[in-house]
Amino acid sequence: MVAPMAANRILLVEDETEIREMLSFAFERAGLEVQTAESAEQALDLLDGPLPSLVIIDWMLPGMSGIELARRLRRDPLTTELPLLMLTARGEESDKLKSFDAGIDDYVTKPFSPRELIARTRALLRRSGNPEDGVLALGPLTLDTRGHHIRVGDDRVHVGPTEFRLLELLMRHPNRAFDRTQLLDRVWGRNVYVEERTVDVHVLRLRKALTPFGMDKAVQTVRGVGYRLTEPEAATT
Amino acid sequence: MVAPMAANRILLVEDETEIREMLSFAFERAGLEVQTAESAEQALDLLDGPLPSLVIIDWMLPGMSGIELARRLRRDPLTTELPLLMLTARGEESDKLKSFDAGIDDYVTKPFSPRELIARTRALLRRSGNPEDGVLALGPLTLDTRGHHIRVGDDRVHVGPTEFRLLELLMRHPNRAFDRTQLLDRVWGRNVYVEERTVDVHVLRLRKALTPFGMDKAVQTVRGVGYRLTEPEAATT
DNA sequence: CCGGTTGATCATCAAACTGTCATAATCCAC
DNA sequence: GTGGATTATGACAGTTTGATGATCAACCGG
Repeated sequence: MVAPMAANRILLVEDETEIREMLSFAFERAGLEVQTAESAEQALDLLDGPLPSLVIIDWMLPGMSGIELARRLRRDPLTTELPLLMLTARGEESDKLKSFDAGIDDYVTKPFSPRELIARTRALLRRSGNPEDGVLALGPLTLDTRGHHIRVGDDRVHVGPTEFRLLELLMRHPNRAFDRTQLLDRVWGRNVYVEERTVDVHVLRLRKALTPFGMDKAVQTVRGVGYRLTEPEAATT
Repeated sequence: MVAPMAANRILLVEDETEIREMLSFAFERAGLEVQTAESAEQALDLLDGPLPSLVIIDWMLPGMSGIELARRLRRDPLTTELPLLMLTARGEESDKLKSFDAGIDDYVTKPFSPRELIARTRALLRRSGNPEDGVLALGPLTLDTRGHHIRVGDDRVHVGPTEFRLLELLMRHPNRAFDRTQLLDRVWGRNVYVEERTVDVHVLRLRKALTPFGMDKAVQTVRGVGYRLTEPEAATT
C-alpha cells in the first residue's frame, strides 16, 4: 500500500534558511506537507513536477524576485490558477498593490505570526477547492484525497490511478468544462506526450466505474469542448 | 476587446453611514456593483434574494455581530461557499484567528485604504472561482462560459456549439442588433465562408432550444438588419 | 521470468452538428 | 390588397466528434 499522501502540499519559496526551517516546522506541525525552494529558479524546477496546492513566495529573493516569479506563474496556463501567497518585509501600500496586480491571492507582512500565516493559508486552500479534511464531495459521490478512495454513499468505487486523478481534478472544479489539453496537462502532467483521444478512454473507464451507482451521469460530455462534472439533475419528489 | 461586464455584486454590511457611503462610492468607481445593509439582520434579508458574489462584513454591528453573521452564513448550505471579507477596527491576533475560524476568507483592518480593500476584494473574487465568474445573465437566462452551461432558472438548456457561441455573443451585447455579416464574423470566424442565410437557421435552432422555457422571445428579429437579444419584459405589453 | 494490472492507441460505430435548399409565412410600401 | 422582399421552417446529406471494444506495451511484486 501507499504511504498516506498528505492532502495538501505547499511550496515555500524563501531564501533565508532560518525562516524556511521555522515555517517548515510550523506547517508540518499543522498537518500541511511542505516542499521548499531557496530561489525562484529552483521553485520553477520543482513546479515541473506535480503541482502543490499553494505556493508561498518571499518577496525578496536572490536572482528572480518573488513578484517576477508570481507573474510568471500567472502567465503559464498550467499554474495560472495556483493560489499564491506573498510574504514580504515591506508594508507599503504600493507594494501590496503591485502584488495583487501580479495576481497574488493573499499577502502577509513580516514580521508575522506563523499562526496567522497558517490561518491565511488554510483559508486560501479551502477557497480553492482543497478542503482540509481532504474529502471532496458532489452529491452522494465523495473522493478522499488522503485515503485515495472513492465512494458513492457507502459503496466503495474502484478506479485506476489515472481515473482517480481525473476525477479528483473534476471534483475540485465542479461545473467547469475542461478541454482535453487541460486535462492532459493537469492529470497526466505536462511534458508527457499522450494522444488527446486517450482522454476519452479514461473518461469512459471512469464512467464505467460509476455506472453501477448511477453516478456516471455526472461526468458529462461537452461536445466540441471536452468534459465536465455536474451533479445530475435532482429528481426530487 | 470586451469590457469585463462581470456581474459581480458585492454585499457590504456596515452600520456607519459615512463608511458605507464612502465604500459604495469607491467600489462603484472600481466597476463593482454594491448592495448595502446596515445590520446583520438586514443583510440576511437581502441574502434571501439573489446571492451576491461576495460579502464584506463589519466586525462591529448593532444587534447580531459581524462574526455571528459570518458563522451563520457558513452554516447555511446555500451560503457556505460565499466568500466573506471581514472589516474590523481591532488588530489583535486573537480576533484574526477567530475570524478565520468562522470561515472568513480575508480580513482587512481599519483604518484601511479603499484601494487595498478593493484589491483584496478583487483577489478574493478571482480566487473564489465563484460560480458567478464568467456567468452572463439576462433575466432568468444565464450562460456560464467556463462550464459551457446555459440555463433558464434552474433548468438546463442544451444547444450545439455554434448556438452556444451565438448566444454568448448576443448576451455579451444585449439590446444590440447584429447583422448577419457581423454574426458570421464573430461567431463563425472571419475567414470562413458560409451562406448568410445559415445564420437564420442557427437562430432558429437557438430559439427552439429556448422555447420550452419561454425565452425564445428574447431572441428578436430586426427586419432588414439582423437579430438582437432583449429581455422579454423590456418589450412593451 | 511470470501472471495480473494499468495505460495508451487504434479502428470502428453511432450520434450530434452543420450548412444548404426549397418552401411556407410575414412584412412593408404602395 | 398586391407584389416583392425578408424571414421562418423542415428536411437532408455530409462531416465531425465522441463512445466503445480490442490490442499491445509497460510496470509491478513475487
